[in-house]
Amino acid sequence: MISQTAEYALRAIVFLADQSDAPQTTQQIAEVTRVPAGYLAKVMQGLSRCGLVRAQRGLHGGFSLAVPPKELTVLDVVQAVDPLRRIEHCPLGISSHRSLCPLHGRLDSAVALVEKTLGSSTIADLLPDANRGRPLKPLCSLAQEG
Amino acid sequence: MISQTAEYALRAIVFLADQSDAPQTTQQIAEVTRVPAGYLAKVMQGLSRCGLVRAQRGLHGGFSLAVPPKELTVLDVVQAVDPLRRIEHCPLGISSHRSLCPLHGRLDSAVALVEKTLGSSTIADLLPDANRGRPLKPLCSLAQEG
DNA sequence: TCTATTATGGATGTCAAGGTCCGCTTGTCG
DNA sequence: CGACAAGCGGACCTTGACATCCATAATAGA
Repeated sequence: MISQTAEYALRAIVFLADQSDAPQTTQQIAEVTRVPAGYLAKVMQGLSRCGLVRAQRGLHGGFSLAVPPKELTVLDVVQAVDPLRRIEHCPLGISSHRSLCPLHGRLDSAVALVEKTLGSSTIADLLPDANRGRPLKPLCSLAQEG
Repeated sequence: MISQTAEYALRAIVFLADQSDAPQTTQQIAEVTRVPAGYLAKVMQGLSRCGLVRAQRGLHGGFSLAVPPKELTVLDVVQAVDPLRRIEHCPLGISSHRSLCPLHGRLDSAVALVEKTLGSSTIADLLPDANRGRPLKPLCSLAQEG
């Protein structure tokens, strides 16, 4: 449904959002989110280039969110690392000027629905503060202590 | 979003549904749907094993639908060749007895929505008869003649 | 029965995603 | 300045999806 890379990116972003701007190193993020550190480094590079995250080199460096969690949607993160593609013209026809055939119309509407769903969830919505009264940590991994 | 293989399977199924039970060879299906013939053969095998399609060997053989188009949904086809996976437990936690964390709850609800959308479109819905008044053929490929 | 036709199944090839490694650059701090 | 701590970027490996090819089994028709 969404790629492994997008999953990793989301875990990292949610973790960063929970750390109130204190830079977190790739190692730290990797441990908490259970993402292979070497690969996470690549993913974070991508998020950095897209401007979702700030990178700070050197001692006490690391990554921090570059966008307020309330203004960052799950869709933003997914699109940054592994874009969902709407079906704009039928994969067969050269007839791109026409509307989609019934099949691809349905398929595209499913994609549209996913866009809408993910686009209406901000990262802030996923944080503990937004879920008071529930004993959940923002990431499943953090729940294993209980 | 959905795999190439699922896309191929859907094209083939829609084409077969439009042919009212006359068996179509892999070659015929491949030409109309613009799917690599060799690969389509594999895909059709899968559909056959899942019982969505009947295979007939020998002269005048080929494939035909094994399920009435009105009783076959787009989701059925997708699940047969390349199953959509709901997120049942968080990919991190060993805490599978708990409810999903907020992030994976949202992601799963997106998958659920796709299931619902594709599950409510039957193959019959995609056929020309169901779309009278519109000049569309069931597959985009067939539209290139105009 | 023989032959042409068609699906079947296995071996193999190709390519991009996922993942690892390591040397380089940028930065902090003493 | 030197030493260390981080991210950066390129080379490389692995795996699975997509795709090809061919020998074989099943079937219809002469």
